[in-house]
Amino acid sequence: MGHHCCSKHKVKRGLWSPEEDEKLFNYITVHGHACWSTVPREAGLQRCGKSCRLRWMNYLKPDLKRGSFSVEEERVIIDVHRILGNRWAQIAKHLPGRTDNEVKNFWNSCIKKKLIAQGLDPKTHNLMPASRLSAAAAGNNSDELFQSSTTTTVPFTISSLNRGFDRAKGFDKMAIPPALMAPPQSNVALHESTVPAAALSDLHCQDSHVLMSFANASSSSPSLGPMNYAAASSSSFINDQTGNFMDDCVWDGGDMEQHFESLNHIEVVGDDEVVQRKDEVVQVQTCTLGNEKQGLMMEAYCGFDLEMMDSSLLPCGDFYSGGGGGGGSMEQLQWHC
DNA sequence: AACTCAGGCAACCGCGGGTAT
DNA sequence: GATACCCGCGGTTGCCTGAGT
Repeated sequence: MGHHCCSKHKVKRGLWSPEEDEKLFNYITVHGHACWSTVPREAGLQRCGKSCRLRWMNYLKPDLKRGSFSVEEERVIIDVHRILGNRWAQIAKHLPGRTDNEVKNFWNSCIKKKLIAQGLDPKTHNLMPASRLSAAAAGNNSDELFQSSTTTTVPFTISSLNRGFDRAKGFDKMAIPPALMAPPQSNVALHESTVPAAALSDLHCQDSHVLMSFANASSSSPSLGPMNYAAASSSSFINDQTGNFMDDCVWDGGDMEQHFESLNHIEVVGDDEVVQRKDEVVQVQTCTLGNEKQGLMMEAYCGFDLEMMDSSLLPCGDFYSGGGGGGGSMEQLQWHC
């Protein structure tokens, strides 16, 4: 078949020869690539412009880093993928010298398997239910597995009327958006506080509106980092008067404002503070529930790429909902919070 | 040595968005 | 506004290579 852009010409396909590489490299080095469609003709190549562009971007470009991925790069990929999903080009931007194709291949051939081995769903980065784990272990089709897991999990839904909430316990099963569960060293984490890590393991909260799942991957997943998330005080998310989950959660925060303002049910007011923690300047975001500021805190670490967050939150909604059934945008996540 | 198989990688394909006409 | 073209992206395919038998 071939690209429509080159269907009119007789073009060569398949692997590039060293001679072709040299022609393309020399041409681009001298003339640049203002218009890829003219490059093959002017460079004397029997290729289509698309193919030339791909070859240049993925192989010939001088600043490309070759060789295997470092542990740090792997970590970045996992962290960013947790937030962006399969947006390889965006992920690659966080890895100088790496191409989207390279990142994608590395993910599919290596990281994905590692996550599965750790019992994590590579799509959601959440723990897979035991049933699916055993299916994975049995060698079932992993894609079906992921499909199944994403259609049954709604990881970021909080609503009111948590009739079963046990106030004495102080917390119950909260859904923390995976996008906000990134490891402290790179992205955003909830402030670790009074809730013991063990208590957060495999939490589930159900009420008439919502199933919230909270998977504690801290112990099993080095890639996710230790205790990536923690609930804040017991009153977080809970209306003091009723003990119910709040319908309208307000995120306070300066920089975060622009990144949440597109979400229908999130209102952002500015008021954040900057504190020093170890060597990092940490911006503390306080979540306000209803009219009162509650104890939920977020830390936007200094290295966090807010642009990335900006570009990712909405798609993440679709991503996490698996695209099936509910339409899956953040709007539907009832993050009335 | 020959064969099989799985993993890794490079390239292709189709689609969507942006821009020019 | 409609159409054509170009570019960039993500998904997929197919080839190559090395390990295992």
